[in-house]
Amino acid sequence: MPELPEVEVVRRGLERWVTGRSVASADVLHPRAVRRHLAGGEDFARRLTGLRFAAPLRRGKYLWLPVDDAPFAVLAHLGMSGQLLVQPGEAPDEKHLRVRLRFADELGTELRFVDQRTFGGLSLHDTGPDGLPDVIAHIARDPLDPLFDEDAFHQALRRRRTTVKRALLDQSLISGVGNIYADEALWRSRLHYDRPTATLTRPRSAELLTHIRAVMTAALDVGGTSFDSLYVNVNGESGYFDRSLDAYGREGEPCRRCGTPIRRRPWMNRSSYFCPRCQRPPRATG
DNA sequence: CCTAGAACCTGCGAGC
DNA sequence: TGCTCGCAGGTTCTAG
Repeated sequence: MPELPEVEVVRRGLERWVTGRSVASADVLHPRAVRRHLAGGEDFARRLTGLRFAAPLRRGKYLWLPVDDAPFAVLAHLGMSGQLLVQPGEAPDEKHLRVRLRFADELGTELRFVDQRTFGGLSLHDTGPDGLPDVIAHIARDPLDPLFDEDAFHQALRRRRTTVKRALLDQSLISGVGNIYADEALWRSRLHYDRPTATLTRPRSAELLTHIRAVMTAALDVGGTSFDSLYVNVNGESGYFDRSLDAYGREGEPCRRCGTPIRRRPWMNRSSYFCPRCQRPPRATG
């Protein structure tokens, strides 16, 4: 389940293994993987051929490969199960291989987009003056972006008539946070997921943001140790998930602060994990 | 404009 | 053994 830290690990891998390489050919093996490329898979493959990639960039869960000296970029989103792999050309195709890019050099490796559930995909888009692909102009800066506007974030929370976890997952307010890191940050902040955002004081929202950054940085430190290899890989199964989660996936296990069993609640067609003692639900208001 | 909820997709494991 | 069903959840679209 790639969220910001996992996508950043992939970006670093691409930076090392793909920057500066030119595309010799592109194969689209599943049309759904390029559905955001509205002109279709054939157009995608034809336009990519011959392009040379600059260093990859990321905002939230999106990453993109800008094209050298041209105002467009190959945009990637991993969805739920997407992977970008740099593989030897002779490696057997993965079961869920969706797109293959071969390069015009002698390194012998190719870039593969593999995605079991095809929520993710690749597409080619124009980039604006800021270098951002046009279709993600609505995605907010993420909490690790030096230009993230903390004051604007707080004001937006105060203005919204919604609850705090909904707000954290709203990529137009803050990007890169998914279900896992939302639950982790709320646990660290002792906030219940149904707390109305309008009730958050400035110190509380600042504390929440600090915890979001801390949990993401911790995950990045773990996941980031594996990027220095031939294979650019992401699958959400980094060591961080085995050892370090405090709330997510821990139903029935003791809260690491107070020992109360962690609870799971159905929430928005998914789950929220929380400590019923540390994270008290808000009082119902009329 | 704002917010809530459904749809998209496939593999896996539990239960019968 | 083999079937059904719930679950995983980021993004986009639609309804209200």
